[in-house]
Amino acid sequence: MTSPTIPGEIKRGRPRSEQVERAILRAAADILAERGLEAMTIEDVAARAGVGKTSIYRRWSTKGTLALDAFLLDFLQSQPLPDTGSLDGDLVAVLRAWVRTARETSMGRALTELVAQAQYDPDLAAAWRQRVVGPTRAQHRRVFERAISRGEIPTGSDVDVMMDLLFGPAYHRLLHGHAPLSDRFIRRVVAMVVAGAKAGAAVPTTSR
Amino acid sequence: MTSPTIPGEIKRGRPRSEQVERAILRAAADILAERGLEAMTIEDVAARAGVGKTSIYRRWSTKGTLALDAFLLDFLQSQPLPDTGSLDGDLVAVLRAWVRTARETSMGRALTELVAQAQYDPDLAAAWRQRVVGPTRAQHRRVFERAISRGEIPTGSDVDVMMDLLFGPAYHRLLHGHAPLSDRFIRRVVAMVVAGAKAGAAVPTTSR
Amino acid sequence: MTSPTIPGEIKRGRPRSEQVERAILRAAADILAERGLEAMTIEDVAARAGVGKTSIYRRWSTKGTLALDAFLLDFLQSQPLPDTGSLDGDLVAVLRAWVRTARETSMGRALTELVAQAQYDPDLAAAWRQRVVGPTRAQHRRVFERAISRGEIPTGSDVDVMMDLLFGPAYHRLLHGHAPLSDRFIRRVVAMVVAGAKAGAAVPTTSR
Amino acid sequence: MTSPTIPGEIKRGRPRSEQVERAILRAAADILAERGLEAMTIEDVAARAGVGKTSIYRRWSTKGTLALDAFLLDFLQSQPLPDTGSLDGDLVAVLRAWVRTARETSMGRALTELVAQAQYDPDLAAAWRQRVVGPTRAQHRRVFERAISRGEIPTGSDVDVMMDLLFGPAYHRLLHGHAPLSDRFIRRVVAMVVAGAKAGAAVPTTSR
DNA sequence: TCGTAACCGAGACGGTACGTCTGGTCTTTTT
DNA sequence: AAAAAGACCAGACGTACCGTCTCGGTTACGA
Repeated sequence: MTSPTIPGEIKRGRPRSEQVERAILRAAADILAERGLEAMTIEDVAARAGVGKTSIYRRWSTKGTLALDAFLLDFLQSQPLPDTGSLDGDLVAVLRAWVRTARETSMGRALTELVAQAQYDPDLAAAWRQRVVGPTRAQHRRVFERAISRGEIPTGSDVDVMMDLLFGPAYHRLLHGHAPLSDRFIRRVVAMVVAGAKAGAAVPTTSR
Repeated sequence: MTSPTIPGEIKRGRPRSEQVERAILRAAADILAERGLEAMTIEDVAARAGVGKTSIYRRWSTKGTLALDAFLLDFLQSQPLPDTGSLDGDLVAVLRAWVRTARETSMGRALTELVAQAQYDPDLAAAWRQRVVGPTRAQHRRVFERAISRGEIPTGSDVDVMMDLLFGPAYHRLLHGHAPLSDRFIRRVVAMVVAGAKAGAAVPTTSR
Repeated sequence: MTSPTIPGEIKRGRPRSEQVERAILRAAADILAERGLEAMTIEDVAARAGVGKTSIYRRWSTKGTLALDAFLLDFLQSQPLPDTGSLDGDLVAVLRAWVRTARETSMGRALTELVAQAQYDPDLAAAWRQRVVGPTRAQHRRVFERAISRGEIPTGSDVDVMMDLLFGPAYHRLLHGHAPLSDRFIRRVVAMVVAGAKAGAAVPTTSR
Repeated sequence: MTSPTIPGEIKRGRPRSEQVERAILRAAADILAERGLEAMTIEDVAARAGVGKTSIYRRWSTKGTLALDAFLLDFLQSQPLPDTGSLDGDLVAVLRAWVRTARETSMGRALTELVAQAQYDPDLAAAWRQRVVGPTRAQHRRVFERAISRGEIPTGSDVDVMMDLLFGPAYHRLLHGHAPLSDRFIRRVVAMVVAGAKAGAAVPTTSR
């Protein structure tokens, strides 16, 4: 959001309506689900929300950041932090949840389109990193750290690289569409990551 | 290209000028490098190439497929098929070449933007799979198959998944920008893939 | 019209459609008659004419000049060049025709609104002088010159001032609305002008 | 002004600030002189006067009536009631004063633009007639009536028509710009009006 | 002296139209 | 028949103001 509310600032003039904000996000989310980001038009959103275009531009500078906020209404809470007792089980659970969201909900389309849009819009890219990638990775990091503290994988394993090995292939198939996001795919990716980790391939000290 | 020239067809009228085609692709490649895909406009390309818009629409149906052709002028030959004698060495060479192209040449920007555009344009997505993903993966497949025939990794390893594990993380960092495509990153990704493969994690028969 | 057609120019590309031009002028004239110049919107005109906005902007730079062309479709031919045999009779006929147009036709409203608009738009003001004031005055000048050649009024009478004395009061009442454009008013204005002219008040040599 | 202050009304609440009113009129007059009526915006005036838009709308219903009040700060007192002893001399003095105001002061622009605006805004038109045309004509009427009582022109002369003959041509040239408001023009118009009047052309009883 | 009603500045609100830009198509003349 | 040129319809863009409204706060009266 682009709200310029500085904490210690005196508030003057009519305050921005939260109701208007909600109406805009709802309309944006609906259009996003129905017709996708490219077909989503500020004019449409305004009309659907029963709102003037200015009320949108006042809050969001690009349609990408608006779409991001609409996307985030539901996305984050759809990504669980499992605790099955084993790294293997946790990673399968995490990846399955992501794949389900990407393939079976209206957020999937928004997900790919937002990543796409972020390639053109640096503001959106920064917001995406901060508001989606950051929180998600923080959550996944805990999964790996629990495995380390359980002794499942070596201390000093490069968690960042392992997270990229987990989600990179999934995004890869989602964005390129060259192969399916099957459950077998999920299981094999996890198996590879866990095997590599247990072998200590992600521990820098060993020769690298 | 979307050229509708059917091989056994009798050609009538003025034949299409190859010079026009080259001028269009050159103009498109230049604009792509200078200002990116989003700012690239059919009108711009036509003006820059000194060509009518019709001459472009006659050959390409969308700006995505035009950009793809401009991109492919140089891309494929920048991706080598190394033969260092070890899987580890080959994979590092392959990934380094890709990262160099993505980060240090004007093709890098086009690469991300084409992937982005393919999320909206099914024609481009299909062309991308067929003309970029297909050839590239065919080449990488040989690397893994050589390793199998050398006995480095088990027979029956799931090469498709291994390729996704190799390039997925790289695309992931390129597209999200949350972490750098450093050489250390490359080495660790390769180490993990090789370790996982040697451990037989990509061989389906084992329990999975 | 703002058509940039230079006579000796080579014409390239698709020529402008006369049909489009007619449709635009017709739509503009209709809206002008129904709702006036201020309520006339380029968007409305385009929609009513079934034409893109660009096709209007390509031809006219401001809505004033467009309205002027729409107005001129009919105006000039509504202003007669009478020949009753006396200056008095001719002037009454001229003024009556103008008053009828101003008060009883849809052009009346356009007339006042165009004069109004010309106060803000220098292009329109210039066009108005050249395309309305010029031709009209040329016609009226003939009336006075015939009176001079008949010997009704002195040679050397200042025709320009006399024309202003004839039409000035009429525009005055039309624009300010402080008194009616009655037939009695017309007759008295003409009587005053003719009396003054016969008295030689418009001949500069006499003392002035 | 559109102040709804009914005399016998009980006044409750905070009274309107005269200082606010002055600030608004000053800002309006300045903008009017600098950029004209069309460019004058309620938002601009409010910003310049350091005042909320509501404080303007509370006092004036349209920008035309606001501009009229700003115009009237100075206009009326710039129009003198001369007494040279002859009709000819008085009329020349009156007309010269008007022409000077129209051509050499910042009120000139406002004058034409207000007449223009009044063509669209009936409230402004009514106010213009009542607050500008009325007082001005009342003053000029005295000039003619003095000439009648001196015996310069016949009793029963149609003063209204004569005033239109005097100012009509002047407004005509000002608004259409087809000819200059020169001093020679002023003298000839006055000469014609006086000659016509003396010849009794404005006396209805004679045949008309 | 205290309430209350109308004022005040600020700025958000739903709208409308602006003039520009681009998309993809169509219509000319020229090659 | 293909080419360059450029007109065509369509419609979104982001901006500017409109006239209204809602805030927090001020001012002066009259109960």
